[in-house]
Amino acid sequence: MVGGYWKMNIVEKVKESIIEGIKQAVVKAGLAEVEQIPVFVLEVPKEKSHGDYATNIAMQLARVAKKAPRQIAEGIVEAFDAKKAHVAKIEIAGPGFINLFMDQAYLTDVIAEVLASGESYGRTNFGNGTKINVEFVSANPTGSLHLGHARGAAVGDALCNVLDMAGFDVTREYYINDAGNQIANLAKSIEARYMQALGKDFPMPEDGYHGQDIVEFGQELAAESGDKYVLMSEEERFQFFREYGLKKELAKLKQDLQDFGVEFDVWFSETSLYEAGAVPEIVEKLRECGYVYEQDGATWLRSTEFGDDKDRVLIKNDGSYTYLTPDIAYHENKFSRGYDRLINIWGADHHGYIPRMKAAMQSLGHDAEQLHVIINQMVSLFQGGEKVKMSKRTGKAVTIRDLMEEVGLDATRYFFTMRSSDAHLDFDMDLAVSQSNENPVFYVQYAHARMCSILRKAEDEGISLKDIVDEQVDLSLLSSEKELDLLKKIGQFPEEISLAAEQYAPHRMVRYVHELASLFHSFYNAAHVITEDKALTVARLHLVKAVQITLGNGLRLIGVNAPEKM
RNA sequence: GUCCCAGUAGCUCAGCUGGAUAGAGCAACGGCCUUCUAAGCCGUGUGUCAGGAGUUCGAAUCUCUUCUGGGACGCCA
Repeated sequence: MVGGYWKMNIVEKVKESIIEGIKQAVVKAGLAEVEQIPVFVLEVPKEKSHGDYATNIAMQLARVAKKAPRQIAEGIVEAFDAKKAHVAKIEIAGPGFINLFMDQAYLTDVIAEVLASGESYGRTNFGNGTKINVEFVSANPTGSLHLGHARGAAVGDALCNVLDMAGFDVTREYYINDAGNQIANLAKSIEARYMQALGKDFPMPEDGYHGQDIVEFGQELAAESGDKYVLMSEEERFQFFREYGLKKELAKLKQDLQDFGVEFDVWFSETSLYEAGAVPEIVEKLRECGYVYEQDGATWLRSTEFGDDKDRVLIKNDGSYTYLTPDIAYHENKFSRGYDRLINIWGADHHGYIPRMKAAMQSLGHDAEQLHVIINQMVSLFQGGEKVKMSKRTGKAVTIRDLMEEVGLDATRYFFTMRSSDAHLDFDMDLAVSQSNENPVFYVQYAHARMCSILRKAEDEGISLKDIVDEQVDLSLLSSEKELDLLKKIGQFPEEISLAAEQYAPHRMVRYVHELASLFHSFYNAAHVITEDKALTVARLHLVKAVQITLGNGLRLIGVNAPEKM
């Protein structure tokens, strides 16, 4: 239990009791001993006619029990205590599936849970307090965040929300690459733009940053301080531009991310590793572990020992470190801060980096599984039916801020989170801004707004949500198919969260939220909530309130607002 | 050449630790507003799950292989 506020959801409890009942039935029927029972599935079938739950235990047991699956199923069904597990009807179907049809009266209990839990409804103890560090975005502080970073930010933040809700102890972390060449290039780029702003003919460095932001920095400096920095020594000037650039870029990153709804717990500076001497230390540590050797004037990590394609250079023959070395030190630093698990979210162009980092972690004695890398595939932007071209050289690219301004926060976060990370993402800007039924964001938000509207109207008419234990509220009146479907769906919310956390798959929440909205819209059109029938009205208001809370919680997990009016 | 990701309905994608007749949204067509928001609902059609072979009682899912698209293969970061 985390903090004592988590308890098993009614739907989870019932599912547990079915699993327990099946196991007991297996033993009682003499098919196998408890410890012989193989792994089996108890799932909600795709097909409604296959019941509320179905299990494949009879097939799985065929080998152990040495009988035909259907024969096994018969034995289990006979020995199964249906009443104890809220099962109304039990059938054998197909090759030996056991289909369970529930006595659904228990489902209304979920309403009391949702109302009592409120914003924390859905919280589970799946993660059991495991300390987990999620590092994402980590874009170089040399320019604006663009599409790939935006996807990383949306997916990373949603994943953290899900993990937190599933009972993990989550830290959001951003790694600032403030020590390498790119920062020198940043300083030189600002210098050039500053000089240009003063009307001087000054060339941009070869690998300079051509973003509009850098141009503005130069203009600001020129306007504020005139030729003050021209007069400095070259070294002094470089140091100034370096610090100035870093400060400005970091401030901009933080602001953009904050406006995007993402707040990091830790901003970790690469430079701080050098200052602490952690980089030479990690080389020594790797050497002590026996995976370091010298060749061609360079120092190498024997990463092939752990499945990498080739060994990797740690210290170049000019004595400087490769990018990898401080990064290893950084990951070791994360472990030293007590995390049981590290998650990194990277763009597809970095996937080749995974084997060497995992190898490095294993060299240091960690399990490969303790580091998990999520690769976000590429994002393509479409506008007017055409793919929007980006140019790195001229710095012409759509930024996270452009998206927020043109598309809005909610649609942007929803669109970036709705696909699995494995899938290339086509971001259709016209669709995202369209206020029509083509746009899935509005569909879900509209459901929420509708519920709020009903609750407002009820309040206006003086109908209040009575305490759930009040005997005047007869929830058994909620018995139509659409009402039961809604109850089932909100009852599955905690399990959905655990699954999304287990699979590191926040896009599951987007699907869930859409499905729940769909069930609600359907219910809304089929039945009126506020009617002359007072008892039914009150019962349905409770249902609406529970669905509204659940949908709101789901939207919050993906960083999308749940509007009360639209 | 090696490695990674993808290839599922007209389009965009779920499903992938093997399970029943492969799903959703959009697009198309036909209905539904005196009613708590029609940004909604109801109904209709769609598939060689890229091709081939194998493992299995059972494969979109696992293995091998071919093809197509994208990405990565630095003593760059």
